[in-house]
Amino acid sequence: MPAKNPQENSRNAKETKREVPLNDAPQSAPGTQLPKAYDPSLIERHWAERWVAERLFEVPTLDSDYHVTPRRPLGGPREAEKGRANAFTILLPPPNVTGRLHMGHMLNQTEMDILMRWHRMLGETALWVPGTDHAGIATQMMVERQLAAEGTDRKALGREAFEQRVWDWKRQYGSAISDQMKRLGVSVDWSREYFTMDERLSLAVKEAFVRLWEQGLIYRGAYIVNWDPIQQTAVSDLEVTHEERPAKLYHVRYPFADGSGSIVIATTRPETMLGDVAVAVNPNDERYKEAIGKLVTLPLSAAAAHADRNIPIVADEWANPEFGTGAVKVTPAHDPNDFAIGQRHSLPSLLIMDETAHIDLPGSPYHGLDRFAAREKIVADLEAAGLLVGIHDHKHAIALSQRSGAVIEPRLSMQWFLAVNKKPEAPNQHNSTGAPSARGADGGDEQRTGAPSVRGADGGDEQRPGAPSELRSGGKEHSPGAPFMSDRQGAHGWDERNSIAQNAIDAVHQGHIKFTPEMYTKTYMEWMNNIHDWCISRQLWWGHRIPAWHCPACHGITVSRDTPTACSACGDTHIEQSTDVLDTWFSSGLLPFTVFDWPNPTPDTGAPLLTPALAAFYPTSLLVTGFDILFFWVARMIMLGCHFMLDVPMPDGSPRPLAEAVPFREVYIHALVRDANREKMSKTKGNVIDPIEIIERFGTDAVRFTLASMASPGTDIAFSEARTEGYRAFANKIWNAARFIFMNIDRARAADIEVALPTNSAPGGPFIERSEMSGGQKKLVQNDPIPVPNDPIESRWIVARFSQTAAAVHSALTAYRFDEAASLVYQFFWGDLCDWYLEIVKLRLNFDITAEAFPTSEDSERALAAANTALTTLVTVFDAALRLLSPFMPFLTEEIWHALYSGAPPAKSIALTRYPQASDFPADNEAIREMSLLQELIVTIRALRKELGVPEKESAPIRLHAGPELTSHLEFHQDILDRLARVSEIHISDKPLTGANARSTTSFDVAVVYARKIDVALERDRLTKELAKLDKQIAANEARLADTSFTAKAPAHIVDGLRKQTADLITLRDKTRAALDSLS
RNA sequence: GGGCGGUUAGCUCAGUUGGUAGAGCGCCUGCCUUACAAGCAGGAUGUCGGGGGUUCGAGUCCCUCACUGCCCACCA
Repeated sequence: MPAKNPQENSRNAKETKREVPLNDAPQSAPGTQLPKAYDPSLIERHWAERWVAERLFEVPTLDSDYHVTPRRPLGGPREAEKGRANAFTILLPPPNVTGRLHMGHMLNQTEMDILMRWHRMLGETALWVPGTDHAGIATQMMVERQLAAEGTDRKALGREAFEQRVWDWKRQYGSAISDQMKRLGVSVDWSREYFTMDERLSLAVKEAFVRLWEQGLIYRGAYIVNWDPIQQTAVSDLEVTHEERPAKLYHVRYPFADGSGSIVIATTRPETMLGDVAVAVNPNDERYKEAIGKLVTLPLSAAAAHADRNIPIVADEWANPEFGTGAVKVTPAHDPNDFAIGQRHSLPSLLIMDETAHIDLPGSPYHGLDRFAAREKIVADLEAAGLLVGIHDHKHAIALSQRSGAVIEPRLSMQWFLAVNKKPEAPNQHNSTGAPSARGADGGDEQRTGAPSVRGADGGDEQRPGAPSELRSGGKEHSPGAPFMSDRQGAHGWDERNSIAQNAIDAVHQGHIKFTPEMYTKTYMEWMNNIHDWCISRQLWWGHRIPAWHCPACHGITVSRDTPTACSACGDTHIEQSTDVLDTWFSSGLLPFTVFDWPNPTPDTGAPLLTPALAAFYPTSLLVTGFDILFFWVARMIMLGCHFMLDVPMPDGSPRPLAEAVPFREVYIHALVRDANREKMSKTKGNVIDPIEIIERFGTDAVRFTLASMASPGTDIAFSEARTEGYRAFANKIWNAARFIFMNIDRARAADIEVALPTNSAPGGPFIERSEMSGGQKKLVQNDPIPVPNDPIESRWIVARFSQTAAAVHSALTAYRFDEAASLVYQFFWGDLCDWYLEIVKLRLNFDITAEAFPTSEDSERALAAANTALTTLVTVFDAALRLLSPFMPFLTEEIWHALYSGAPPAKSIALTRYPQASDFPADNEAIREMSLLQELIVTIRALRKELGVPEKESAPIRLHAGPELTSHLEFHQDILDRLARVSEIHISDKPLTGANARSTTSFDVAVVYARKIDVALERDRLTKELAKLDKQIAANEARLADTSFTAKAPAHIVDGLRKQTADLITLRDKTRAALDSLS
């Protein structure tokens, strides 16, 4: 619990009484609504709940989405058709249902939310689909831990009870992460929230599996896989991490069976030697030429098998003469390379370990030993037998299970694979009622097309068609509104179809998917070009069960959408469903289309695959994610999305081109969030930052802003609390600016002035017209820019600065530069609006008309009119600035925006207003130039006064020597100078000013008239230093200007710029020297 | 073994076609200036990791070295 200071406590006490005025009833005095200090805890929860309750961000699928008129620009090629006009769609990467929100989620979701809110405010149909993932291994582990605490385990429970237990767990805790997301204010469509094990999604997963099977892309076979002995399941290559560890290399003597000598092999894993079936040497290795073909007696094999086992010496290129002894033992069942050698030499495979990596050789002295204990015993026994030649230190990259940390045991086992490099075959005839289809019964081996996991088991080099076939010859036309094609044979002929990997390559290569940062394109391509078949089966209990049934009688496999009653091969009724479940990433890889109702839930009615939701929202616009799941998820979505969606016709009935089959058009990949010391956050290190805890201390808005401002592409984020503190201060700043404005609105109303709040009918009005809150098409209202012809300089300037800022924010967001966008808004709000504009506008906000200050009624009326105009500009700009900020700080801006409209806002939420555009406001460069001169003058005077020791409250006259640009407007700026720099009088001087109380810039000399108290020594130091700097720079500039190659080759504007700069520097140098001289 | 990043102020980081370096925090000084002390005003701070090259000109492009992080990989 962070300690609260007393001030906060008293504030809280006050706040709790505050009624939150919603848009129910107009309030008359907005100024009274905002408490004195910004306290996010008082506003955020309220709005978070309200946004959900109001269903603000729901985007229903409309019937009309089905019938989209194709758009064909005259004369041009057919454009990619987008179902719902202006749709901007994002699929939220589903967090694990077991998960708790971490900083990575928060960064990810903040970025997406900024983009969603931005696009929504641009008038697009912004749909963001949330959901959670069942996360097979992670969830199963979690519940197993729970069981362990209760002194039981899943096996004792049994499969069904265990599954039930997980569901209970899910029902109880599964909403935790969604609740946390709501706390972040994510503007997702909660009505579309899914869970990957939902019935509908489960059906889709099954459908996808069956289709792939029918297309010959799924096969079952015995291969070496990465076996996790703790989880007791196969895991994919991606789920394995490697870690360099010191290890031993054992040299073991294998005697020739004929007693003629021996050969010494080198191994890191002596415990597997009981599974050896050969020794391999390189055919070109002179040392062993003679030995090839001989038999060796496998040491210790008598103990294991009650008789000596003799194994051959084979020649294989894989054996490296440089390594170890040049001879390697071959254990096909426990090593991927050895498996490959075994395949090449038709050697048998001997499985000597069970699922828990204990030696499984009944009767042998090693039976039941853990593999590491077995290693020790075997080494000892070898030594005793005099066969251990030596032990050498050896660095070794050891394979670990990412999830459980177990040392991976490569293990021969029967698994299911997805053939990614094979072209799909035309599915066997099959009827839509889902009759079982069957596959051959021979152990599944015959279908190998590309080696899974391991290469080398032939077939891995399946040729990949080079260029994608043209999608369709031009002749075929589909009239709009024609009946949708039947999906079953696919929109494209099967002979035209590419392999899954090839589609995934083409989609990116042809530019249908764009990566940001771009470098990930290369990473992706590299991986996809070297991809192996994907092991999709897991020996878990929690997940989508594989829809395949084994027949004990004939060993046939029946794959079916519906539970079959008999083996499709032999008709035997005693069939059993596979106990395996699918890799979690298989189901999440389907999400971009399954969340949009693929396949149509009623296939037996012949309903088309194209669902209204797919027509409206597929492909999604963007995927925002971390690079850690680039291969796990991003690549799989591309693979599966392209593959399946090619079969789904376009809304106009035409075949879907690859460009429209992609799951998303763009991928934005962000960095990892690390702790302040750049360490990766991990539970074991205990440096995990809990976003909710940070949020409670600083507010969601401040944390969001921190993440956004640090999210520059390509680099990791070292999360810094100091930054967050700063952005909470920023929020407070805005809060107080609002209070200032409300105070003035109150004062204006007290003076009987009607305050003009921005409305739709007003110029520059900020709102999107919506027919209804949900589902209605939004329409942007293009407003005329606000006319500000004769307004005072600060009005013209702030409006112009806003215009610049809006333009810059737009381009920053377009390029996913959240950091730039955030700092632009920050700079505008704090630097421009608060520091300068608000201070100046105070001069105009004169609502308390006293007879003293305004003797005539004309005077007071003019003052009131000026005040009113100023207030209008102030409110208009502030309102626009709130909207500009709202995607970044949705809570704060929502609260203030509602207060601004006194509880009667023109929309239910600021999130439904229009995002400010640069074109809403005039770009007034003149005002910007004029104002910067004025600012420069003010800053110079302030500095000078400070050095002269003029008390802050005391006014002093100045003398000024300046060009016409500054002096011509000076009379209008006197009050500003007075207010911001305490200038009582301005004396214009014809002559340059020097001396201790004068300062010079290239544009002017200014002197503060004040009894000199300056520290002469200090000033001399300062001037001397400055003089040296100027001299140096002038010398450098002059040298360059004297260089004819520079003046000849550099562009004119650079040379001219340098000339002017040098001239300015010389002026300044002369002034500085004069000032220095005058000191002595 | 391959590949990709990073190295800029005390700290955390920006720096988009090469034109001579910025922000926030921190630090120093002075201010309770009626929106805000979570504030205001003023101030100090860099051989842009080292070296070489291209160029009139390099934080920015090329080479090289050093340090550092990450990804991929079947070497017993």
